[in-house]
Amino acid sequence: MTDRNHAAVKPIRTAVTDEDGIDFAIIELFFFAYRDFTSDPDQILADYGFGRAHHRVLHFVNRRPGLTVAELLDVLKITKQSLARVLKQLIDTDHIVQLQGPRDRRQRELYPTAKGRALALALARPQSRRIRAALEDSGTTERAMIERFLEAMVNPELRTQIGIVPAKMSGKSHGDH
Amino acid sequence: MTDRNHAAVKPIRTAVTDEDGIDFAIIELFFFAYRDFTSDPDQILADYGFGRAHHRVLHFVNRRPGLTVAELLDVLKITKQSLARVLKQLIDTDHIVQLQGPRDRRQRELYPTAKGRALALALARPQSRRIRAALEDSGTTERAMIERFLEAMVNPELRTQIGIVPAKMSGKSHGDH
DNA sequence: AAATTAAGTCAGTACTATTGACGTATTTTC
DNA sequence: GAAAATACGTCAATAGTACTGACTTAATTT
Repeated sequence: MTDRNHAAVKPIRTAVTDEDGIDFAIIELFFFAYRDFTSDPDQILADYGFGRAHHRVLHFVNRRPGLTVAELLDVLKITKQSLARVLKQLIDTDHIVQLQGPRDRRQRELYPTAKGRALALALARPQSRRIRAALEDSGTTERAMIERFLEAMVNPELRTQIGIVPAKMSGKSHGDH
Repeated sequence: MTDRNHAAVKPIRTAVTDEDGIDFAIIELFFFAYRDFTSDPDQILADYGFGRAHHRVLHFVNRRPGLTVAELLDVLKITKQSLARVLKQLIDTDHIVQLQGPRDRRQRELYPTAKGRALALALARPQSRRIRAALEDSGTTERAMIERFLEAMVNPELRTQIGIVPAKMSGKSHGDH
């Protein structure tokens, strides 16, 4: 297959659309939306020498103070080795502290410090502002709809990871940790 | 294990919620939703030895056949060097072909081949299925709402990148704002 | 002819992620 | 109490995706 003048490499000049029963419109919108959504905190993180991974760890430690390393790995769906470097940096810079588990002393419960809480809020602020702007003319119904849609986009078996923090709704809280 | 008993490193045991006026609920949902949304094609891509970057290139070349390298860089917001490796692989594997620009022969217009079109569709299929499932009980209004929300999440100055492909909106142009 | 532009390439670096292996402390099991 | 399992940390090696900067080639514009 060295010859490149075959039919196989003939250019297709028509664009894909939703013709094929595929929802390209929303696929593309989701990409753009997420790209810009994450660009907000990225700029703040750069000042700290942190990356997106630090943000995610910081977010979940603030959302679920006291969660263990194993639980964090489960939520982020990354490996221990990937987490190690990031977590170490956050601990060394006093954004996160580890406490020995009270029940099981092998475990390390992760808590944010005041500094870590402040950074988490600073990172979330522009994202929240963006969301608020996007929901500007929307009522409670519309907001609930967006939440329902996003939740439905999550794998069903992983949906337990969401409802962990109360303050939301849906009586599906089954007393975590 | 030096002195870590300062006030600055005292653990905060309460979780952040939407108390601080920050929309953690949607921030978190958006993270989970996008994580799982991209995990679908990731598994297919692995079979080809491709990554997420290949997917994005393939997607936009299929959505906008004939776009130039410069245009693609603008849409993806990455550098030429980052694109180079990925694009080369897609060309070498006959998923994408380059044609000399008719007006300006310095330009390289990018087109999908039949093979590239097929892969793009295969990658989009599970994502589209997920979206359809998430919108299962939803009507046109709800769908339009989601689209409007996602579009509003995109930076205004970059919103031009979206409406490029017609074939979707029938009569609704940009009449109002 | 000179400057600019589009694209490709080379070298070097950083971040995030991976797998595999191993060490240490602690808990559980027998 | 010894052995096995668990939670965590760490070392080494690798990959994918991104970055900056510098340079080349070809084509267009001035």
